Order: sequence, then structure tokens, then C-alpha cells
Amino acid sequence: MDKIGLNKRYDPIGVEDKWYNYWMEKGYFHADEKSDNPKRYSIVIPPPNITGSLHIGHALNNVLQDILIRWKRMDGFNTLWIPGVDHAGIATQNIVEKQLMEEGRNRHELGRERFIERVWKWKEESEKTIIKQLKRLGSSCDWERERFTMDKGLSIATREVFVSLYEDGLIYKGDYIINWCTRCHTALSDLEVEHEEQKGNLYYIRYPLMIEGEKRPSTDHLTIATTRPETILGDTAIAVNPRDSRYISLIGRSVLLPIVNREIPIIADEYVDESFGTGVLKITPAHDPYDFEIGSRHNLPQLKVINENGRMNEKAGRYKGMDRFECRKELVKGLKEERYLVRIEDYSHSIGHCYRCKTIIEPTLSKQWFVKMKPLSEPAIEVVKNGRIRIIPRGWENTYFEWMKNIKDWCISRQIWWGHQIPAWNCLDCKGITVSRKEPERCIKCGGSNIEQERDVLDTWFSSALWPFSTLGWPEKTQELSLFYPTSVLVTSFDILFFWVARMIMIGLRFMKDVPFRDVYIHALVRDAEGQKMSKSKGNIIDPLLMMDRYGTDAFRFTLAAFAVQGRDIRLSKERIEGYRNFVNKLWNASRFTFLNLSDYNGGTRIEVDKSDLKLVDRWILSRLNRTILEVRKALDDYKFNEAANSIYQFIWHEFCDWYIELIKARLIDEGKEKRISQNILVNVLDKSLRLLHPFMPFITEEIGEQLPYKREGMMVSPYPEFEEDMVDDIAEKEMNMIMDFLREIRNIRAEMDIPPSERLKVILNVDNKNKINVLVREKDYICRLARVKELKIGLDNKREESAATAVIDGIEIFIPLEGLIDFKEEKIRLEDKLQEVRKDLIFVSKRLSNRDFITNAPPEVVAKDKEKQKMLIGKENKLQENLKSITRMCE
RNA sequence: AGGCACGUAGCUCAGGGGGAGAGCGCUUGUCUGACGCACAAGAGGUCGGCGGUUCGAAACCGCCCGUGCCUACCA
Repeated sequence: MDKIGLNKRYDPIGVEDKWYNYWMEKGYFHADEKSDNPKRYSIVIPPPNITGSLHIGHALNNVLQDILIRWKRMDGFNTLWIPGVDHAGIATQNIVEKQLMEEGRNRHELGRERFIERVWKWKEESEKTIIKQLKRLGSSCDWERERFTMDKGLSIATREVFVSLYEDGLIYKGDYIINWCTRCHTALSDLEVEHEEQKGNLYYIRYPLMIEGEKRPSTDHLTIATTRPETILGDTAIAVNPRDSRYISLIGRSVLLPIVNREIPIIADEYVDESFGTGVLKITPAHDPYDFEIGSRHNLPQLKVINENGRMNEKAGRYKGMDRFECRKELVKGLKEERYLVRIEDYSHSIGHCYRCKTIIEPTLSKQWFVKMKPLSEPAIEVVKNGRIRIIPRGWENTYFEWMKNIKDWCISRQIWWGHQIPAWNCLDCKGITVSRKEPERCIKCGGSNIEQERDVLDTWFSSALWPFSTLGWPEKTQELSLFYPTSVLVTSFDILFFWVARMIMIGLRFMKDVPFRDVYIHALVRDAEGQKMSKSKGNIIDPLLMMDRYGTDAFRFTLAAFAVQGRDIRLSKERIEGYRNFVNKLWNASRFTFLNLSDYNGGTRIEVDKSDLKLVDRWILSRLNRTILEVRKALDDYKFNEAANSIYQFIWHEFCDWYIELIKARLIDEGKEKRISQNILVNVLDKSLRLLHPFMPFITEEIGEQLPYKREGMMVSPYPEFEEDMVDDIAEKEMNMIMDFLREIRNIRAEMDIPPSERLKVILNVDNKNKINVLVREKDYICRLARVKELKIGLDNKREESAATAVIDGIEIFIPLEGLIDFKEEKIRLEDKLQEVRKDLIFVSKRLSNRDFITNAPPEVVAKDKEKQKMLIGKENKLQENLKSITRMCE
């Protein structure tokens, strides 16, 4: 007791580190792969990118996982939470390149090997920061099992998956149009392209029609609308719809390409929309995904005119070397001068940008590696359809199906250095490709030794797709795999549903023959108070570390949980965190109170008192506690973190602190049996509340829990409170509600009549039945104390005194004699207001009850409830009327 | 263009067929032997608009308005 009781305010500094170190020393986070515990629960962390530090979204993500893991651990499961970080190919490479730039160097000067060494150094640094932050949050990860997407085991796993898919014909290499980032110098998958609506122009350009059979243009022409005039240089045809009567006769003829003066054919293709622009489409197969497809259908030449830097290449003639956007300007100028340009319209359309650097994507023809998705996607759709995997909230299932149905092959090669180098070797002699798990010595085709490994690396998401089983040791047949796969739940946010979740499902099913996780819980995105997505460039980032420094980790964690509503984004506000900081402090002081009253306590660790010795308040608080336990468990089961947090909050603050502690103060002053019972219940309720709260607030619950009169190894390894049905006590709750109503009524009179709290009152009660009298008499001491009443007269026929304020609750008339203190006029107004309120309610209920349809159609219990209410209101109305009458007399 | 959310107290948000809830803020009072990061009592809402279903709608359905997000090949 001396230990606590010192500070009136809880100070998290020091406490958090102390407990985290304690848990680590005890090895509580470590899952036992040799355990025969049949209850198992596992989560793999969505590995944060090693691009610096964690933001608030990560904080939310990990707090929710930690809540689940701590809850299950307390509930007796063998729990495993695997932590780790992701190499994040392009993003990380960009960061290190930027660092080099600041030193006035670039990666090409350094060379591939030394550059990669440099990235590894950065990795160590960033990883350290991230892990530290995760620990600061209280995350109870199994650190002995920490993984990295490029560590040795995961590299082997990645290679295994690649080779295996290649052998099964699901990975192929080919020339296709891909999304090219001219700044990152790499291909990107469709998902890595962000579309953004932008203002641009639609240029109407005249293409002169060639005279049939001759090598010269006629004076006729076709007009074509385009947003990208610079691609004219790469046009190899123009297309019209075969049904378009305007152009039907022209199909098969040709036009002269303006500026370039090259002759290209007019082809017919269904894709062309007659109603858009002029109904004529220029075809640039090497720089547009749909032109590419049309080109393939018609065997058109593919003419690349833009290079990997976004500059025009030698095929662009006099525009060679120009940036693509500069070329556009110049070309338009040229078209204008040579009278090819008909007009320019304003036009806004969506343009693809690189999701890493926001550069405008250049669709480019290129040789890349792809994964065939259709055979993988079908089983992945099935497992969600048949409920083997649950997506929570369910609304996301539709989004998932939609995407999976329209899935296209996945471009997985990246022209960067940081990542898993593709395990394919090209033969310099026969051009054959050797794909192999081990470094091959000879070409599989010609047997020559003149082979060279692919320089490209794999898309980062390729290795992420194996995360749920590669982290458990696959392709080795480990104990961990057999114990913890499939994992129990994946906690993530919707923005990587396709990038990651869908791919994990596909790859997991393929290689493990089972889903990677049973539940997918999709949480909100954290936005700032204005609803903006947080980003460094906007400068609206709330730093989780700063919040934890300022308010403590427990308050911060609790806030995130309380905000974690399904299907809605979070707007984080400091006020709210502050509110929960106050809650932490409230709990701290309730505990102080408890310990200050425990100096002579030698009671047991359980509720060992005879149930018949329990007072109403005891029965009530135990009933409420158990209902709360039930609610919290249910909410956690359903991933309703906010509901769980709220239940605990309401219980601890507004029931345990506001009422129970206040009510038992008098009992604790006495000595003897009564005191012991109070102490016992007090300790038990506090203990269970702490354990209930532990997954949300791990630190303070340990700090307080340590001082409970129990011999324990720590809250985090104590059992999670169980719901005990026989503790639920409807009668106690009903009686307590009556007493609380009654107390509120007296306090209300006090406040409205400006009677200072220090003024002890005399109160007379006129009660309508014996039962209520018994309860009131029994609880008289409590009532007097909390209402600050010096004299309480309870009876069946007590009469109102003349100068008394009055109030009515269900079946109880309250008279407070206020000789000299009462202002009759004011009291009259007060009663009139009350009467009006009651009448309003009464009219409402009566109206409903007089509706025949209501009586016949509404459920009987609803009707019964209304009838009872009506009866109560009539009683109240009568009493109020009587009292109003006599107060009116006093006014005269 | 299509799809999906959302619109509830001044602010941030819960709830969801049977008389509107929380936190913060606001007003008034308290300095009570755990806590002023507190206690007590209050004020404050046509639950975006219009129709429909129902005995009953803030909740379910349709349309409209507003906001946000996602997906998309109309050059």
C-alpha cells in the first residue's frame, strides 16, 4: 500500500519500459511449438515496409492485433504472433537513391553489388526503428521468430514458388504492353498504377487519305481525336468500327501520317466507339494497352518511339531526345503550322501515375515476366464464397469478388536492383531460358555454359504473397507450420486487399492446399481531424510516438480501439485521446482507493463470502461486471473493438467508480465482517476489470495488478475473466436502478433549488408498496450518505409537508421539507414542467395503446411494456397534480 | 461511367423496426476522507430531403441532394 498511494496522477513514464522488459525476460511472447495445447491462435503481422518509421495506421493495425493476441493468450491459447518487415523493393530503392543523390552520387556509379550492400545497411537501420516502435506500442510479438522478406529462408521459399509456378506453366515471359515508370525505371503491375482525373486537351488532327493505288495523298482526310499527339510518331494504323456507315467504304485504304509522312492502313475493329470523338481511332500498339491488343489482332507493326527515360528515341526522327511532354508541344506546333490541326478541346480524363513516385506512367511494349492468374483466382474466389475464409466486415467480399473475376495476368518483373533476383538464366548462345532452384551450370536447352542470370527482380508483393507460410519455415516441414497454419486472422486495411490479401489466398491455396487465414479483419483508414488521408507531403501526420509520449501508450491504444468501428474511417482527434488519458487516471485512482482501504485485508483471492452476506450493491456490481464480461467477449469475438472498449469504459467509470466505490465508502470505515466483505468484492471487481482491460491497456493493468493481494506472474498471463451466469442478478439491478433514480431526483431538486450540497436534508418518502419500503429501509444508510440526508422517513401513508419540494418516481413520492428555503413560485414552475413532461409521455403511450392495430400486431411484450408504462405515468401524473395543487395554494 | 460507403447534439462519432446515445465542448453548482485529468445537476437533435413498406421508421426499400472512396478501355 505504501508503494501506491503516492501519486494522485498516473505517470506512464518508466512503467511501460519496465513491464515490457519484464514480459520479454519471462519469454511470455514466445509460442511453444512443442506444446500439445489443442487451442492455438496465430497471426502474421502485415510486415511494415523498411522505409523509415511507423505511422498511425501501423499503430492501429498493430494495436488491434495485440488486443486479439493478448486476449487469446489470456484465454489459454497457444498464441503466436510473427513479426517482421518487408523489403519494399521500389520504395526502399528510391529512398537509398535519394540518399545517394544528396551525396552527389548515383547507384550506377556505385554498381549493383555495392548499392545493394548500402540498402542492407539502410534496412538494418529502418528495421531497428520499426521494431522499437512496435515494442513501444506494447506489441506482444514473438521476437525470436522475427522474419524479413529477403532473409535466407524466405528467399528460398520465394525461389521455390517461382520455379514451381514456372514448371506448372503458370509463369511465363513475353513481350507485352506494361506500365512503365520513367522515373523508377521499372515495369509496374496494374495495381501499382494510380489513376487520377486530370485536365488535358483533346486534339483533333487531320490524317490525309491516300489515293487508291497511288503513293500520294488526296485532298480528302479523316479527322482523329487524341489526347497524346506525340504518339502519332508511333502510329501504325487507324481504326474505325466495321459497322460505322460513315467509314465503311474506307476500310482497307490508307492514310498518310502527318509530320511523319508514313503511309498506314485503315482497319476495322469492334473496339472503336462510333460515338466518341470522330469515330476514328489512331493505333499506337507500342504505347497504349488497348492499341496493343488491337494491334495484336491485326498483326500491326509495333513501333516504340519513347525510351525508358520518357524521351523520344531515334524512331521519332527530328523529335529524338525530346521529353515526351515537350515533344507533344512541339508536335502540336508543327501540326498547326502544317494545317493538320483542326481544333483543341479541353478534356479531362484519368491518367495513370506511379504509386511510388507519382510520375505519369508510360505504357510501353516490353519483355517481362507474368503470372497467369485465372487458374489461381478461381479457387481463391471459392474459399470466400463457401465461408472457409471470412472477410470482416462482409461488405468487402463484393469488392474482392469483383476484382478476382476481372483479374488480369500479373507482371512480376521489376527493373530494379533491390529484391529477389529472378531465378532464370538466359543462354547467350541459344537464347534459351533455364529456370532453376539452384544456380545452374549449363543451359537446359543447348547445354552450353554461356549463361547469365536475369538482372530483373521480382515484384515485392510476390514474396509477400507467401508470408503466412514462408514465415513458418516453408518449404521445410516445420512443427510451426503444422501447428499454426492456417493462421487465425489477418488484420489489415482495405488498401492492400488486392495487392496482398488476394494474392496470399491464391498462393496459399496453391502451395499449402489450404487457406492462409480463416478471418480477414479489415480495419479503417486513419485520417486527420479534417478527414484527409495522412501523408508526409500534406504535413498532417500525427506521430504515434508523440501521442504516446504525451498521453501514455495505454490511453493511445485505448483510443485507437474505441475508434475502430467496422466500415468507417477514423478521424483521430487529440481531445479524444485526452479523454481516455483521463480514463486511465480514473482507473489509477480507483485502484489507489482500493489499496488505501486494504491495509488490513487478509481475504482470499476469490469471492469466498457467503452469498447471503452480500449487500444489494455487491450483488449489483457483480451482476453488472458479469454482463460487461459477456459484452466484451462477444464484441471481441465479432471484432467490434469499439464496443468492447466502450463496455469496459462505461463499467469502470460509471458503475464501478461512480456508484460502487461511493456506496461502499461508509462500510469500509467500519471494522469487522462488513468491511471484509466490501474489501473482498472491491478487490475482486477491480482485479477482473483489470484483466478485462489488459489487452487494451497492458501497461497500467500490470502496474496496478502487481499490487493486488494475489501471487501472480503478471496480468498478461492471468486468465481472461469468464462470464458467470449465476452472478447475473436482475432483482439487484432493478432495485439499484430504483435507488439510483431516487438519488438523482434528490440531487436534481437540490441543484434546481440551489440547495448547497453541504446542507443536510430531511426527506420524507411516501411509497406505494411494502416491497419497495423494504428495499429502501434496507439501503437507508447508503441513500442517506449519497443524498446527504440527515433524516429519512419512509412509510406507506406519509403526507406532504406544506413547505416541501416534491418529486415522483415510479411508486415513490419524495418530499423534502424546506422551511424557509423554498420559493413556492419557483417550485410551482418546476412541478409544472415536470407535469408537462409526464403528460407528453402519457399522451404518446395512450395514443399507441388505443390503436387497435397496435394491440393486435405488435409483439405482446411490447404491448405489456407500454401498459405498465402507462400505469406508471398515470400514477406519476396524479401525484404531481396533487402536489402542484397544494403548492399553488401556498403561492396565494 | 459504374460500384461501395457515409450524412444522427456545437465538434468527433456509436446505435439501428418498439419513445434519441457516448466522449469532448458548453451552462450551473461543488472544494465530498481515490481522482479537479475530479464530482454533481443541466442545456442541446424534424437522426440530409422527398416518397413507400409497416400497427409503428432515425433504422428497411426507392428517388433526390451532399461528401468520400474504389473500380473502369471510350481514344
